[in-house]
Amino acid sequence: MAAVLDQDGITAAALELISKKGYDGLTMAALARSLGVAPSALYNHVSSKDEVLKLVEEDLMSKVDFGGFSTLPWEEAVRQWAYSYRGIFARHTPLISVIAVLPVTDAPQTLAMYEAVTEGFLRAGFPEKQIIPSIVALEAYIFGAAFDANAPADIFDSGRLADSTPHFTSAVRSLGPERNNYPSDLAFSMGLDALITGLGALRVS
Amino acid sequence: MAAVLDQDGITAAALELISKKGYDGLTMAALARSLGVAPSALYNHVSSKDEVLKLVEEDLMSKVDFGGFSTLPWEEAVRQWAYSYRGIFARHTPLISVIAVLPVTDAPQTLAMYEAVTEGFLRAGFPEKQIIPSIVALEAYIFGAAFDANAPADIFDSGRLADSTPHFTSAVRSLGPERNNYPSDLAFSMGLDALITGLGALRVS
DNA sequence: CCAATAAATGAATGACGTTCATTTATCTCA
DNA sequence: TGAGATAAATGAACGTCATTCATTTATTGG
Repeated sequence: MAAVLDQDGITAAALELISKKGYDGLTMAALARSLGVAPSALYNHVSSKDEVLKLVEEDLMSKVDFGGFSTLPWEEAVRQWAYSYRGIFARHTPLISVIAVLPVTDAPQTLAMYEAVTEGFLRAGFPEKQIIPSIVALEAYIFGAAFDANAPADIFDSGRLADSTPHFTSAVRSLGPERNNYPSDLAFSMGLDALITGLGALRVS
Repeated sequence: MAAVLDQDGITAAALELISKKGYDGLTMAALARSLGVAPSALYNHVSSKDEVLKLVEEDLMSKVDFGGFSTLPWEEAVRQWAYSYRGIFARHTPLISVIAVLPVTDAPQTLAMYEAVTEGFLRAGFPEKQIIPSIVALEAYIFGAAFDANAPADIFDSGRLADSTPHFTSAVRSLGPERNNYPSDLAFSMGLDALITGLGALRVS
């Protein structure tokens, strides 16, 4: 039969659906409809919805910019990588719980990223044993920050309980006259600097 | 009618169900069954399953140990807090996406924690404007690390693609003779030290 | 003691992911 | 050319969920 479907097409359609309707809109039925096909047809090319999510994840991973590790100083490369990584997954937080548990064996794009990052760390003079834990720590921070980037601006509005939390409320207000000023970007920058400085100190040369 | 149910009872039952069957096992039907009640009865006390999750989240927050902020040096207090926080939510990662978006207005326990942590930062000499971003950065790291703690031991097994990722594969192997040695705890400790050092440098006194 | 109210029931609904027997189109090879 | 073999799409059906709602049941306050 004329192959209307394949994994690449499914992945592309899933990404478009996600960008238009969000992850709630990503159902097998909607995905099939956007491809002009019956839902059950998808299962000839994909074993489950979870596999669709894995395909999307791999596609996104290939868009993370780790190029700096072969051209920039380590600090700059990490910064560029981290910003790119967070930026992409901030709009795909439902995938984070998938990534965190997905063995790299099945994820060539992810593996390629790790290889490049590892090379960058080696070139910067990190002892081999420190590299993986450092990457894991940075990734944890990036994933957490991706969630954070979606927090509503008024998340720290203490509301009716402001009186019982004076120090916290004052600290929130100190960030600006507007109450709703969630410092996600500032926080990301500060924490990333701290991590880069702290981890960077592990280098030997 | 005799009130068989209330929010505290529902929360406790939900927590027990989660610990026994995991988050997949937490369905409104199962929750009702464990309380000896029809599923629809729950909706007299709770507006949705999401509210159940919020109740659970608040309960867990009250178990996070932030006591060190009034008794220990700042570095120690942060460490104790972070370990406790990660330890609890590592077994409740499905809640992380809820927390990250939940305004503190509705979450008195969370607010109480923030107040105590803020006080600790003030006492340690942090400028007021740096405190919230620092907490946000630490929390991001903690949440990401909680996901990480659930990674399978062989997550970094590059498998068939080992040849094309020599540096990464070697770095993974350097962690130990056993291949399956995911350094989640080591990574958490390293990253936390880096953050504590880096953020600690923001103190003025 | 009656009326108001809070709470529990059970049946029904609408998504959703997934399965499966069946049909349809294309490819291979004699 | 024609006959399997095969890959792919279909539509009906299932089971699981969360959620709603009309109804019933028990309790409480005046």
